[in-house]
Amino acid sequence: MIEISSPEENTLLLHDFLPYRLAVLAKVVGISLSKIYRKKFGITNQQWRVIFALARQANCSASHIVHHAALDKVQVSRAVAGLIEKKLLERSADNIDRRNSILNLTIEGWKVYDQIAPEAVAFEARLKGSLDEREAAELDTLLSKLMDKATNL
Amino acid sequence: MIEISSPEENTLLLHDFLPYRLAVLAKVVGISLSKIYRKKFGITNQQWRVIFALARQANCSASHIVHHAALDKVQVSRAVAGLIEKKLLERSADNIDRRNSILNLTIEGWKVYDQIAPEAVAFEARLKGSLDEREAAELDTLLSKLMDKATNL
DNA sequence: AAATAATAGTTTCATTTGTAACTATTTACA
DNA sequence: TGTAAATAGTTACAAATGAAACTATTATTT
Repeated sequence: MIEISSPEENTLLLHDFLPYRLAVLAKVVGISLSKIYRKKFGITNQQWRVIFALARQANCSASHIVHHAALDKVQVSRAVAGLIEKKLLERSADNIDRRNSILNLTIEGWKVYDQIAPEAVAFEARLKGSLDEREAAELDTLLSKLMDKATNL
Repeated sequence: MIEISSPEENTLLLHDFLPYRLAVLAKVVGISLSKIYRKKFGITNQQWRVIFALARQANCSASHIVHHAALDKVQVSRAVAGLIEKKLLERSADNIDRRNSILNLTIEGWKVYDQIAPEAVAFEARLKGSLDEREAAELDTLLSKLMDKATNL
């Protein structure tokens, strides 16, 4: 390859560009994490988030999950359908407002959650493994600040 | 909604889970950024990364871009095809190794880059707007550490 | 009460993406 | 030299995704 670089001071460095770094990091982390539940349970990333949300908050509606799992309603609808088919989740009717569905993990669903959750926690711990306590706290703060900015640009 | 929460101490909080936070942040930032080049130029995220990489390093092959833009060879192939069609990029033959292509931005391609790049830089500055100098440096360090770990799990 | 708007969720269809197989060319080595 | 392995890049097909239209139900307005 013939190298005819553009003048350095004028050009952006992709590697230093924050949106790029975030995208690459999130992707690498996401792929790595998904190996925990994809191969063993055939669960997608979105399905995992739905399980995650339902483990935290039982008896909730799909739209509750929309707001708490950063998925849109189509994604939730599809993830829920898939989980019902796998018998990890069940849907019952809300007789007070019949537009709502009431979602819950099944016994099987909880079993899956109980197997995945500790591995996910361990994964996160490994990921943070090279950070000391101060750095971990700082990361927390910085991500919050960025998230705040990003949603109010 | 009827709230029957699971015992708090046993359940993960999706909002605090690092892989989740990274995924959501990267997505929000990415969507926000893409508005700069998507609407005005009809350029995709991957095409933008290819332009970005080529602005930094002219006369390089597709596989060079693969390594420097965190895209796989199929993504690069498609992005390059799209950019050639838009006449923002041109491909010539490498007579030393005829498997390689030699890629370069066209005049038009440079014009597009010159319009987008300052906006991208300004976007990044806004995103980092709430961080002071120390925090920005810390963010840099932390992202590097995480990236390092994530690629060596 | 009837008409209209809003909400919850699903379905459809077009686009994007990922995986694997493929062509073309070059390198390694027996 | 000839055959196998490796590399660069493209194509084809299946799966995932996004946007918009759709159904069903509830809330609001007049």
